[in-house]
Amino acid sequence: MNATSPLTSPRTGESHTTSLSIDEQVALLMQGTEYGDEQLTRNMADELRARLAESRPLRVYCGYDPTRSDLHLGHTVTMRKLRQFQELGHEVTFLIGNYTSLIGDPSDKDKLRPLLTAEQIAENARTYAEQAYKILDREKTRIRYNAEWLSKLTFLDLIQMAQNFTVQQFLTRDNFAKRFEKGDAIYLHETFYSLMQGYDAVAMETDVQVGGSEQLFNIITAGRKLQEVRGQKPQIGILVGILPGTDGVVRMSKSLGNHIPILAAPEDMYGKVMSIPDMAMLIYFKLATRYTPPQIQRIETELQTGARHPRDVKMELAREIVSIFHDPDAAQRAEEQFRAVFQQHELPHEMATWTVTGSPTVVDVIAAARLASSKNEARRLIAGGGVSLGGRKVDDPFEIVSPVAEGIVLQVGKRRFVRLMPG
RNA sequence: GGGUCGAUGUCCCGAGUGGCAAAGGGGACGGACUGUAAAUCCGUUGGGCACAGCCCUUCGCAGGUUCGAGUCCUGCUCGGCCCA
Repeated sequence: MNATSPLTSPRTGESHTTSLSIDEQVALLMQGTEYGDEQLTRNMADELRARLAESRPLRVYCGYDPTRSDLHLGHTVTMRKLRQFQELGHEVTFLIGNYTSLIGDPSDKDKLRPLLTAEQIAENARTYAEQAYKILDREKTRIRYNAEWLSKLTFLDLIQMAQNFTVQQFLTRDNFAKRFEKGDAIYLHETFYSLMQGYDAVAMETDVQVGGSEQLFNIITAGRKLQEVRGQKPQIGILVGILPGTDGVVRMSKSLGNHIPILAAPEDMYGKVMSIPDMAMLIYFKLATRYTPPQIQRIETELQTGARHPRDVKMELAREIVSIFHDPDAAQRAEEQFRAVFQQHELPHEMATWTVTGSPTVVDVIAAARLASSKNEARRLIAGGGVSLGGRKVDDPFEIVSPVAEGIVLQVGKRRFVRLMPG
């Protein structure tokens, strides 16, 4: 049983946090943030404290780029933060950057994105928001599109915004500086992205903007400056840290293959969480779970003193994450399967079946059932000792497969199983 | 517009200058060891087959020279840098 009690129940969404003191609220909201600068961190925390003391619902938002639709755990970090604001009674806007996505944020990319049609963006935005409701409170979330105001700006508006910034400011940004030094292209329009994002804050008169730490310039420099120019009180930036992928080091991303899709099946999701290095556990707790600062502090202590085995802590993490995206029962089942398959080396309770017709070789079946991408790969896997049939290692790729009525299990690698049935 | 450099195994970086399915990394995958952790070690990393062998397809695109081209020649596309 989970010894800690999460911030909210995933079932009821009931809030327990309204009784928190302002300092406790600040601690919660600043959890997992990453500013890269001590002074800035203090300033933001102080401003946040002051703004919370105004005792009114703050306008909080985070922008999302609808150029893709399949989210992974890394995308949920800012959503988690938004959820915390919702719990504390603030007004949260989920902003779809349908206009900014025409450019593509240069903050973390160096390749231009393919332009999407309006329909694709709308469809992505819809599935995006749907997945986001695994975290956000649907009732309390406002969805807006920034084309609403950005499409109305004139060239003059753009020039006037641009007057507030210098080329040098952009060149001090790490990603631009590196490219400049390397002689890689920096397109002029890439600098507009910051202005557009900054204008979002102006248009919505935002109190707080949540974003990844790579958004520092867009949020702190561009957003606050533009707000000040317009006579608004500059927003507070809540810059959350980057969630590393399953390798524990590099930022989670689908293209790196180190991601945990939030639509993953419970067993798969559980297994992927278990595969992260121990070093990454705490950051996962901080960025991707409902745990509060005191709860995380306790886990950290337990790990440091050796009071708990790291594996058990990681299992708690896996349970929590599966619970968020599925439910506690699914998490329980996933954990049981994990124990059975990977700790006791038993077969999974459920697996796909494949009907064998004729008398194919093992290689044929592996390729046909798509347990490997080609027959050559299947042969290599067999040569490498990675294939077993009915619990016995296969070493002859030409072995003929003849399944029995109850089904015989073909295993490829550690986690690919299929039950072979006679045709 | 002129000059110059670059584009390599469709994950990335990167050698290669006439015999190449193409060095070396990284990543990924498989195996050993484990806690499906890390670290370490080993192996694999275009496709097909009658599989210690053979065939097909790969080095930006299109032609050409050659018995034979990633490698040489011509044109083109894209990109960097310098000059205008």
